[in-house]
Amino acid sequence: MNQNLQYIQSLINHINKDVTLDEAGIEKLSSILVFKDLNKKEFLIEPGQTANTMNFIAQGCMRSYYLDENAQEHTLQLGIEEWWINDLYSYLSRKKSRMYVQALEKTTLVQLPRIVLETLFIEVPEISNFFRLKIQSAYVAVQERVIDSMSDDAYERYISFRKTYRDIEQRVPQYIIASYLGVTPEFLSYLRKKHS
Amino acid sequence: MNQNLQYIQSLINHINKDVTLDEAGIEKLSSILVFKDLNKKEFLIEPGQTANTMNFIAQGCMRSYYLDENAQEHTLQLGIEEWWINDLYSYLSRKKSRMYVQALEKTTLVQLPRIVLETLFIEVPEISNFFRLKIQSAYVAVQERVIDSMSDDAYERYISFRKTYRDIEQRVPQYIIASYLGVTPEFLSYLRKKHS
DNA sequence: GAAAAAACTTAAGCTATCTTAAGAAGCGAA
DNA sequence: TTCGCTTCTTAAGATAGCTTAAGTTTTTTC
Repeated sequence: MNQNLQYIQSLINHINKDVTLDEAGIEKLSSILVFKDLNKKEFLIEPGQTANTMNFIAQGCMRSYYLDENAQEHTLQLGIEEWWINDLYSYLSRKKSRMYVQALEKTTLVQLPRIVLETLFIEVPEISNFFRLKIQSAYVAVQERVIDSMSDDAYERYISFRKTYRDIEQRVPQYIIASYLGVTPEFLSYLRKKHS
Repeated sequence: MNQNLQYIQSLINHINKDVTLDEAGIEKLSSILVFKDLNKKEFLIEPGQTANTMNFIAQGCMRSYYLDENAQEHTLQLGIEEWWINDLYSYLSRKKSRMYVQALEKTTLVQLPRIVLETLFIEVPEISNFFRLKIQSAYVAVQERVIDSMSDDAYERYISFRKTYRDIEQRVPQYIIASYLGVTPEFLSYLRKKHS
């Protein structure tokens, strides 16, 4: 039983939720995929590197975060199976990343290298459409976060985090959730107790 | 002297900073432009409407904002001459906007309606590239804002606002700047005094 | 399965920011 | 030029969220 074939199938199903790939498209897509395994705590990207793949999580759990001037961690993105993870800024602008992209569990990624992906966009426009939609929803998600950070207090943000990341909450340490919400771990602990 | 010709020229110069338009491209672009005048405080978009143009500010000053559950205003974007203003979420997703997009001064916009713009993308790929770059930098700007809101206190955000919006700061009331920074007008006033 | 490391909780004291309220200043329209 | 409306300031009291520090629980490693 080839595990990788299952991962490819999972990627194709995922893409087919938004666009319709024909057999030829599936064939071409499959031919460019790269598999990458990461151990727990291993980094996919570190500051100074440039993101040059799109990364689909086939198995495992990842996050992206950065360190501020006081060496505080701030988590920007979390993902598990069938989510995408990247420093989209670095990937799109081709500039060096300021982020860490890290595995929180033993993880397998299905990667699409930018150079071949861009050729594929011409041959299989559905795939181009798919990624346009993805980038659009990345924009929407990050704008949503700006809005929430201005309208909601920490507890409200925690509740809406639990809605958005229902399946992820159980799999990541609480101090990472705190660093996503923009509060200290102590304060998140306090909030959970207060409202329980 | 045709004022509108000047505005078209300004748009073309602006686009030419990022891509190279040939004569035919300029011609085609010019043919789809629509001019729109707004009085001070007039709305371009209100909640429930759908954004279906890209809007280049030829003259004047605009902002986008939304109201939270407590009817507090939160400013998301500000712009003056040669900036773009929109609810990009609504424009891209074609869903109803939750935003107000409003003129802060008497303003003239040069508008590019989505339907003809998308046809133009096929005929003049440079224009498609230009807007891809714009959407990319919109993403980067919003992500920057998430990062700043987590790393910086209100005074640091105010300082970096003044850098980013140097020419805009003088033209908009302070309570709008406060609503952009995510603080009360009283607190911004206090910060300005304290550090002066 | 014990020891070490990582994550979580609790609590006290502190700081940033908000709320409310009132007055001052600036600006636009008649 | 004045009146009315909008914006800005000041200040006192309240609250959300932070810091530090210590102790507890859970997870990882050998």
